[in-house]
Amino acid sequence: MNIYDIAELAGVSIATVSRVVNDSPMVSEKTKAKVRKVMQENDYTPNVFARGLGLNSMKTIGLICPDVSDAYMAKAVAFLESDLREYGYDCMLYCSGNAYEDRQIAVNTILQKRIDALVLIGSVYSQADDNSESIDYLKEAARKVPVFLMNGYIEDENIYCALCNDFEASYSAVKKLIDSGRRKILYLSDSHSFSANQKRMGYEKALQDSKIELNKELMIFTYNKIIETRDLLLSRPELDFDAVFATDDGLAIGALKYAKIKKKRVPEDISIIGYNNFEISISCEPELSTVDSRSERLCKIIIDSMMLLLKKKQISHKVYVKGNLIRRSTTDF
Amino acid sequence: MNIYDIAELAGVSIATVSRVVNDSPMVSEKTKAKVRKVMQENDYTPNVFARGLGLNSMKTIGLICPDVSDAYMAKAVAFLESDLREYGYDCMLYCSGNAYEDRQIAVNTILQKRIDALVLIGSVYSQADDNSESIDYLKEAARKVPVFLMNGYIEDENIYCALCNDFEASYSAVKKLIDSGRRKILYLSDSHSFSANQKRMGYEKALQDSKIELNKELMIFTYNKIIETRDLLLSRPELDFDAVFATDDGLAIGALKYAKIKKKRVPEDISIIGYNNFEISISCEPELSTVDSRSERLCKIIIDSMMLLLKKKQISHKVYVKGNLIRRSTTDF
DNA sequence: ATCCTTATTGTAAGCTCTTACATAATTAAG
DNA sequence: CTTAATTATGTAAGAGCTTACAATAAGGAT
Repeated sequence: MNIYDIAELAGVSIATVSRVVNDSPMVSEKTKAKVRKVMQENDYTPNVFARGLGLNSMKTIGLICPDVSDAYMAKAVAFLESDLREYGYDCMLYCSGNAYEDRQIAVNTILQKRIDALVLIGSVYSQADDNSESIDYLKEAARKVPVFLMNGYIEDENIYCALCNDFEASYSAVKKLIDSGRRKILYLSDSHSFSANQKRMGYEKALQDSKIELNKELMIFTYNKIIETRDLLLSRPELDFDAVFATDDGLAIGALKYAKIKKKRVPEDISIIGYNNFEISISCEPELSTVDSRSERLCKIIIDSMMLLLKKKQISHKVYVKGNLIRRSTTDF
Repeated sequence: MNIYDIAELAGVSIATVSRVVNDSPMVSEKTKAKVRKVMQENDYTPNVFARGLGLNSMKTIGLICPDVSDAYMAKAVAFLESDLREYGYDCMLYCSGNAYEDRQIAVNTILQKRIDALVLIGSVYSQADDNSESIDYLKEAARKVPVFLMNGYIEDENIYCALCNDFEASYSAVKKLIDSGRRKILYLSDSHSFSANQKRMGYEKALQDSKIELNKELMIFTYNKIIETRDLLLSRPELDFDAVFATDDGLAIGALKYAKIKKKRVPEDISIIGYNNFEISISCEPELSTVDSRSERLCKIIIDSMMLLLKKKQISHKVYVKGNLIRRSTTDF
């Protein structure tokens, strides 16, 4: 059942059917109704491939993230997807992993599907692989299709970025720890993403402003979440700290587990702050103080911008959102 | 840059270029090399829409789940996606929500994209809406495209199901609680999915086999996870139970929170078993005993089956996997 | 060298839509 | 009741690929 069949059955030309499908105002209501009826009766749906060929678009958006099973990204994907669907777009998902090369492959692979726009969630553009070439593939991609970064930053006006001001949020979180008397603050991170770097810089600046010397020993990189972090800390008994600032709730809970095992009281002996404010942060005991990184807000901004951009409207290409510290029971201020 | 340009530049016909793209054995190695070189130099990639039109396939698989931000589904999606990619398939994601009607819309919407196969993750076919019509749309879908259910069951040999034997796993988990002396076992569920029903039946059978009368009061349905469950329990002080069997780790943790607040000891006063064995189950204190529902194994089975099926091989249409009880610290056996 | 295979390449017809342009129908104006 | 302007419809040319079938080239056997 194709457009010809419908045209025949409705006694009109294929052009008219096509116009009805696309709800063109160039068709009289009478014929519209007639054609629609025939389409319904034969439950005809236009072939997306042919449509794609003609329009050079299939109304799908590419979503790339390192790993959907990470709570932060899962939530972002869930939100983006359902919001996009309201606008009639489908989502193509690509979990790229963290490696720079894989991200590049992901972008190039997904571009071949002629998506209408691309969203990269987290972890893009790490300072670690900071040779300017490492992002050329993205700048290139941005010339073909609108590219949005969620919590990533690239200095290019064709790349649209929505970010949490992680630097400031981290700065003020760490400052709070310091003000409550902590001096030996462990920094825990599992990423070298742009966002993670901002957090690190916030941490460093807060120490610096309080004249606390930076102790590289206390800045720890850990893969994965709870268990790995707990074990890593257990394996480093020389570490001496009275607070933890983690770039993710999972890591913070790892530290909490460590504290339990070491019979340290939380928050009395060790004060802990996590990041993201997801479900897991209230699963533990005591419940975790954490920074709400406003991921839903970021998603919303991205979708709104995208829809405007796809209508050829002008939009601003760098938007910041403010992170909020949520005080719960792993801190004593 | 299209196939004509490449043909021209390489001095061959478009048919030959097409054959090279599809790696047909009907082309000499010499011309293959020549054409490939030209394709590379002009970094040509075939237009997927035109390709789709010709082949009636775009090498994409549809993934439908109620909610990717649920840990179980996120993990499944992550696993399916990366595995499918290895086989050269992309994934179209649709988060349908739990309502039956929305699921139907999801299936029909995604089918229009002419996907090569469809996977429905969890929550399909609930006993609650058990009129046989409610799954007709799926049987219909299965006639157009291979349909796979992960933890869903439909009696139709064109619908391929991979499931955890939740009935038996639940039965034996609850039996363990009973054998350890528990008599008033709270059943907590947040779903009416096929899988959830199996768990309920396992629970009921275990009680029955031990001559414990079923107390409907102790079978509680709760929306969402930790907080809602905790609050629900707090709001029902009349409830008297010495154990909890939950169909999801989040609910179990909600019960754990409740116990903490009520100053009940776990597992001494209340013994708790969760379900799924995801990260969150070790985030709490004491760590949660839970049933490992082997979701990765299920995903693997689905992908393997799908690849065989797409090659027109015969595959079995119902496959079961065994769930395992993981003993941790919320139980005393 | 001739004829028959077999391996390789090309031609052209599809696949199903969109849309610029041409034409026909309708309405408004004079 | 014309004629012009407007609105609605149709025609046909793409869009970029696949593939059946035709044609040619190459290689062997005699």
